[in-house]
Formats: sequence, C-alpha cells, structure tokens
Amino acid sequence: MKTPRDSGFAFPDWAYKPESSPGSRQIQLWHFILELLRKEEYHDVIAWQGDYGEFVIKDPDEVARLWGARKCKPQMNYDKLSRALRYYYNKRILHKTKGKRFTYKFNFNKLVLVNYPFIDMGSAGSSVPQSAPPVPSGVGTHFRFPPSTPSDVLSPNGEELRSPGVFTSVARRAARGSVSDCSDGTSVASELEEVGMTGSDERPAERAFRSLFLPHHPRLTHDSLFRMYGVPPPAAVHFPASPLPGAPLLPPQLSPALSMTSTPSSHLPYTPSPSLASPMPGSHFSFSPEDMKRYLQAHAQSVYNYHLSPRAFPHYPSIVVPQPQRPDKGMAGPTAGTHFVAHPLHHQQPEDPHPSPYKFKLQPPPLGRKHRDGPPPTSAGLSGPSGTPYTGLGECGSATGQGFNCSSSGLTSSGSGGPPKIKVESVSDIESEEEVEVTDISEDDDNCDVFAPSHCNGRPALLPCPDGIMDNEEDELEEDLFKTPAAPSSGIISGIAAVVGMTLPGLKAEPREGSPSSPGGTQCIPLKLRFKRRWSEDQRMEAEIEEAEDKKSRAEKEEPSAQEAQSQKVMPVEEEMSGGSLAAPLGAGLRRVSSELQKATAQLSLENNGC
DNA sequence: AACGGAACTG
DNA sequence: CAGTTCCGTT
Repeated sequence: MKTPRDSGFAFPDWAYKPESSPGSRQIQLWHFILELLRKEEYHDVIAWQGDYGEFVIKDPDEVARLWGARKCKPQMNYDKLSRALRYYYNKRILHKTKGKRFTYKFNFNKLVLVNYPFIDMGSAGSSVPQSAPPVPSGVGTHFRFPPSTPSDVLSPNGEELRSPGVFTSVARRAARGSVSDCSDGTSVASELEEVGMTGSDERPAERAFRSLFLPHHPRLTHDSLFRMYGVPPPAAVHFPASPLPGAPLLPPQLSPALSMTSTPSSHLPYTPSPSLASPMPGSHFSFSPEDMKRYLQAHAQSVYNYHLSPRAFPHYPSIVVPQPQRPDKGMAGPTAGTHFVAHPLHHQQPEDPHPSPYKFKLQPPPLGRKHRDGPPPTSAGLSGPSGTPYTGLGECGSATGQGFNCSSSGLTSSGSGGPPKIKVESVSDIESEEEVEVTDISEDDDNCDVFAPSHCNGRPALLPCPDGIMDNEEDELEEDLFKTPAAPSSGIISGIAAVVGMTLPGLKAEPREGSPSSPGGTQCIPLKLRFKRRWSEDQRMEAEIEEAEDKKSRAEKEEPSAQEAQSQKVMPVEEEMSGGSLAAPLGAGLRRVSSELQKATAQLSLENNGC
C-alpha cells in the first residue's frame, strides 16, 4: 500500500522546515516542494514516486498556484515554477527524471550540505547539553541517508519500499511536533533534543543525519554553502577504499564536503582519511571533543592529503588559521578584518610572484540591462500584489490578519553594497583545457562570481569541462551529470582546525611532497597547476561518480543484497603520513562548537517565527 | 514538455 | 540571492 498515513515519505525532518534554508528569509522552492510532499492533503497534487527523492507533480497548475500563493505571486504558473526548478539543476539540488513527465528528483546530498551546520564562533556559548546524538558513521562508506538497497529500508514485508521510506519515522515525529510548517519555527530546538536523545530504533543514519545536519547557520545562504561544498571529494576517487556496505557500525561520516559526490542512494567507497580509518572506538559520533576531533582531523587531512582545491575549504567565520609558510602581511583576506581564515593556500593569489598560469581578463560590467526589447514602458502593471484570492492554504495562513508573509524580513541581510562589480573571466576559456582555477579567497563578495554557476555547456565559465565527460553536447549519459558546480571558497578545514586548536600537519608539510597519491611526475609541476588539475579532475570525477552511482543505485533496486556480503574488509588505509600527531589540545573548543550549534538552532527557530 | 538565456525583482 | 518573467529553441 502506499502507506496512506505517512505516504509522504520521508525526508529528514530538517528538510521540511523552513529554517532549513539557511540564509533565506523567504521560503525556498525546494523547501516548499518538500512541504507539499509531506502533506497528505497534497498527494494528489504532488507526491513521491519512484526512486529515492523522486517526486512527480501530478497537478502542475495547482502546485504552481500554491507556490504562487505562498510567494504572493499570483501570476505564477508551472512554466515559471519549472524554470525555478530548472535552476536547481545547476545547483544540483534537483534534477529531472528524464522520460517521466513532471517528475523531478532531489539530490539529497546537496540538501544535506545546505543544512550542514556552521557555527559562528563569535560567542562562547555553553550550558547546552552536548547531548549529541550518536551518529553512525561510515568510514569507508559514503554517508547515505537512505539505504541504497530496498532491503535496507524495507520493512519485512517489503511494503514501504517507497524510495525514501527511511525517514518515515522521523517525518512522523516531526509532524507531531510542528505542524504549522512555516509559522512555527519553535520546534527545532526541542526536536533536536527529543530526537537527539532517543536512543531508539531509529536508524543510525537518521540520527546521524539529524545530529549532524540539523543545525545550521542562518547567515549562510544557499549559494555560499553550495560553493563551499560544491567541491567533489578527490579522496573519493583516489581511495578505492573498502566500502562497508551495510555495515552497521561505521566510522563517522565525515564532512559532507568530502562525500557529497554521489547521489543519496549510493554508497561510495570512500576513505575520508587515514586518521579516520584508524581505530574508531565508539561506533558513534557525537559532538564530544573526541569525536569532533576525529572528525575534523579526518576532514582536514583528507583535504590536505589530496590537494583538494583551496576552494574546497568553506569559509569559516571567526577562525584564524595558522599561516603556513609565506609570512603574509595583511593577506588579502576576506573582507573586513573581522575574524577570518587565513587560507593556507592563499599563496596562490594573484599577486603571486611567479608567472601565474592563470590568465584572466576583466570583463566589463554587464551592459546596461534593459536591453530586452522595446522601450521600457514605465512598468507598474502586473506585479502589483493585488489582493489575489489566496486559498488560505495551510502554510502561511497563520500570518496575522490577512496579509501573508509577503513582506516580512526577519534577518537583516547585509545590505549588499553595490561595488564596481567586475567579472573575472578566464581567458583560457573554452579551448584550453588547462583551465584555471582561481584560488580566490574572499568569499562574501563578488569575487565569488567568478565561479558562479558555470555552464559547461554554453558559456564556459572558469571551470573546465573535462573532455570526454562533460556534457558539451546533448549527450545522454548525462542523466546525472550536472554542470560543474560553483566553486566554493575559503577553508572550513583550516577553520575547523583552528577552532579545535590544532595544527594541521599536512598543512605545514610542503604540499608538494605529502601527497600519497600524487602521480609521478607531478613533483615538478607548480603548485598552482597541480591544484588546477586536481580541480579539473575532481570535477570530472564527480560527474562520473554521480552517474555511476545513479546507475548503480538503479541496478541495486533489482538485486537487494548481493556481493555486499561482508567484503568490508578493512580498507587499506594509507598510513598517516608524517603527522601522526594529530592529537591535539582541544576539547573546550569543541564543546563550544557543539553548544553553538544548538544555540544557533534554537535561535533560528525564533527568527523564523514571523513567517 | 522541457530547457536555458537574459533581464529583472524584492 | 533566489527566484520571476519572458521567450526562443529543441
């Protein structure tokens, strides 16, 4: 049966919450979709279907109408809505299920990332029970919410085989608490505790998911997060590692940043890092200093060991990292002196002494807009939010009185100063496969535009579109091939490391040497170039992996269990390079982090009250 | 139907 | 920034 009651299957609770869209004052489409998906009332309009994360819009017009209502856009229609949906392709939040009409599919990994917790170390919170729920972890395993095999999730009778059924229980629980979707943001904190503490029957993954991703920083925007994590985990490809299919006890799932390569339904064999693979006493992960440390270390190491693109380091506020070599003076750190990350890889900056292989050309600001066509007839016509009959639709109805939340703006957005804005464009564009990687640091400003949505198809942006793989044409295999994601910038790793108060061994070591898996010959290649290559490779790999994953998952549907017996030997973890001294003085710091997370979460819920 | 560029908006 | 609006193309 389609499980009438909870047929809405199940997405992690956070996914259903408005607060889940960091930095967004207004509800976002994907979130809204999730909302509808969750409600039975709308199952005739939109519903889960098929693969995990796949949903079908049964009544496009209605969905559009609802969306329009929610956004106070009476003119909304499916055409427009779908455009918005299409934009998600680039962000990789969604993708289209080819062949099936009105059918799209969520990319959970992305969603997770969006919700990855970021802490603002600004305050020195505490007092919060670091009741971090135990988390599952998967050393060599790719973190996956939903089991990749039906059997994993299947109830004895194989009934709920519905794709994302995994989170059903969660969803149910969530529903219990906060029913008013958008109006109450109050449940987050409590939920955190509630579920967090439950040692219950929940799948480890669920809990892990929750505990790890529930909290998030309000100030971060979707995009910034995407940028942060838009980087494919090189480690994944370089580490054949042993997947622990279905292994009950898995080492901590490390940074999503490093594992987001595949689709939710897949398990990517991936060894985060040597240190990680090592003895993981508890099979649980918590925000305890110990676990945190391991987590961070692994994360950091992975990055450094594999020369992850600098851009792979998400920005971490309030964190200062020990500058490796290169006694930079003021370093062109990100804006404002406010705390920030001195990116260890900063030395790949423009002012670099050596002849930079990176060529850029300044692209003049976009020509005056209004080119569209025809003379601009003092608009004013339609956009008027006329009193459109709004179907009270549960969602925001709660808005006091009549108005919707059409104007509420809870968080202040740093008024974006409209600086000169100059686009930097790779000169070596299209042709030269020697793409350039701009190691840009500043993050909260226009510099990032450089990496903004790069379309491998048409206008090539900065990122290279590895031959062979890229979807230059309208190839088929691109089912899951997405355009190269926007590149992130800044370093979370270093940031974290700093927070934890440890020094990254790998960091100090000359990047040149360290790499355990550096292909012979690279030794002589300039750092920049190496990074560049790595980046390209990563991009390519991501695409490949995703595709493969998708296929795999699809195939898996057929044969539940199989070779996955217990081939989960021990991954031949590469021994920790030189720095086995990762152990570092941390503890208090971690606790703070943990509490900060919770605080932020709680705070968020308040901020979102207005709806 | 689906896609995606471009201008535009709050 | 996350769409919204338009629209030509496939």
